[in-house]
Amino acid sequence: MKPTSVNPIIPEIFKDTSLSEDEAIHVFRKFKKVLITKGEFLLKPGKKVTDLHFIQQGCLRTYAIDLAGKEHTLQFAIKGWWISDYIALFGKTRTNSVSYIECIKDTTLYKISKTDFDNLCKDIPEISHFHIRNLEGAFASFHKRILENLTLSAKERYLNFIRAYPNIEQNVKNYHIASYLGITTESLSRVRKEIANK
Amino acid sequence: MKPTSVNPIIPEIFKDTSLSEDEAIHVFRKFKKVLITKGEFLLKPGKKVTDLHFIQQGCLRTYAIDLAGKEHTLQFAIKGWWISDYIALFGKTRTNSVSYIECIKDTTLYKISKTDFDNLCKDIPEISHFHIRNLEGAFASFHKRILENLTLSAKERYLNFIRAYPNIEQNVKNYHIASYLGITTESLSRVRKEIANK
DNA sequence: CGTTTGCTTGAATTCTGTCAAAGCAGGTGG
DNA sequence: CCACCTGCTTTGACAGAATTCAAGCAAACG
Repeated sequence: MKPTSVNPIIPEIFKDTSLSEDEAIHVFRKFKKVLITKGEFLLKPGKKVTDLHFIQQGCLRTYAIDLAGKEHTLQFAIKGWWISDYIALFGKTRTNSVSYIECIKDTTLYKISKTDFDNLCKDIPEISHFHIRNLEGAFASFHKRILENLTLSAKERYLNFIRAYPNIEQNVKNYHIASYLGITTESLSRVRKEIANK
Repeated sequence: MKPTSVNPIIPEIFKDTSLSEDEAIHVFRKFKKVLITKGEFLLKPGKKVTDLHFIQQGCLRTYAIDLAGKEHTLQFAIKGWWISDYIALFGKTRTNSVSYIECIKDTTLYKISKTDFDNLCKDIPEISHFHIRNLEGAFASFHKRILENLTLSAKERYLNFIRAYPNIEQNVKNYHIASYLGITTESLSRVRKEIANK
């Protein structure tokens, strides 16, 4: 798509996807701009999940709380990423949300309903292929994450994390990272100390 | 697709997908039937990964070996599932395989190259949408697995596993399951004992 | 300034992994 | 048909690692 598009956000959302001006306008109509500030929630458990969210600017995280009351971070999302409760939105058995999506830095995002997105995929092959590329990439990342969780120590996982998300560190708290890595904040603190002492 | 199709395997592979007779024939030509027996490998680390595999009958698993020489099972796959090294095949940075795909029960499968599959997606929207449905479902499953790994104890994860894969147990060894759950065979043995004593 | 929030530290505890050995199949060959 | 492998699971004792609980500290914030 040419940079002369009337909807500058569309080429940003659908990177490497060529849409006609008409298509871009049609697609743009399905999105809704949302501003959300630090500390607010995009989603809470028990709610019906209907939307996908593209982050133009900011930072959020998805987490769940277990029976013991502990938080577990499923994913972080920054500029250029999509976020939702994918277990509820993509799962074969449609359930309500099991997760919180918390804004951890003032954020501008564009949301679209899954229904509208599905229709765009049906109507516009380029959108289909875009979605496939994204899903395949995300699928590979999650395989990798599971493999790393199985094979690496807490220390190695932490080092991987700060290497993979070098820019995220300013926004997220250490206890967010700990709950993402599957360890306690105390353990993470000790790991960090160990790394610093070298 | 009507059951009168000349290629009975195609409706089995592309479930809930309506293809014309011509399309089905075109699609069928891209697949290659493979027979593989227990103990053989579909893939080993360091190899170039090019294919997707649809399992018509049988059972396989994907695993990796860490620096300490321990196996870690990434996924099992049975009748009706697809298997590959998705980290290598779908990852943004194209790398060679990091995993073994081992046949743990005599298997009949149909393979197709990723290139051919991509072309089918481009040519036949129905295939695109099929692929999206599959990826979305698989993506949700992996989110769920990560969340369960973070929130549940080894015992609960094991109970979930045998509930989720009731038919798999005849084929897979306990040490396969242990390496899937991220615990040692000894720990799994103790968990099983605990469960039996109730 | 006082309070809150997040990070660190220490000591006790619990859990899981490690190592070594024994038990228990199922399969093979004598 | 039996004895012997071989591969897998179980068990116990021990060591090590991570969690828990409790306290202290520093920076941020109203």
